[in-house]
Amino acid sequence: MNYWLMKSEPDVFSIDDLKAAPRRTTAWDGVRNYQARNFMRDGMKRGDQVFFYHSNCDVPGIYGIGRISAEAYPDETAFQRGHDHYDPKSRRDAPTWYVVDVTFVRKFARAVSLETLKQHHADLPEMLILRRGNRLSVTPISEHEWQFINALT
DNA sequence: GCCAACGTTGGC
DNA sequence: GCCAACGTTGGC
Repeated sequence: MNYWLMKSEPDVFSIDDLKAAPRRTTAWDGVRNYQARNFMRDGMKRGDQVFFYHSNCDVPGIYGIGRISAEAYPDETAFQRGHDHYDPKSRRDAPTWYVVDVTFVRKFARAVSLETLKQHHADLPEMLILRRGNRLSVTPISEHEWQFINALT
């Protein structure tokens, strides 16, 4: 099993929205970065666990956990003319962009804020989210990082 | 709202 | 292939 971190702006889609979604599951659409897509399409397997990160908000950080409930399939929003995420270069016979399904597992009693993660930088030296200027919305998480951060909650 | 960092685009 | 211009991300 692998571990991941996925960012979402809570004003757009929060962990509470995931919990409230039908079957507590959503298609993680709108990823339009090749590196992030490759992690989703080539790396994510059913059962992988995911830190749900809130970005662009008052207290950025990890708010809970989800799991991958369906492996990659084409992102329908890329085919929809007029959609915010429409991309004419993605075609049904040769999709450029993919989604995975993410299912709610639990919300942390207390979020692990970015500030807290930074305070533990020495214990999380490889963590991509702590790298200066890193904007990737999907990043791998090591077993050590997964255990360490869970122990903070 | 600001702005640094980054990815993409397109002219050459 | 280079690189300036541009758009986006996301912390602050």
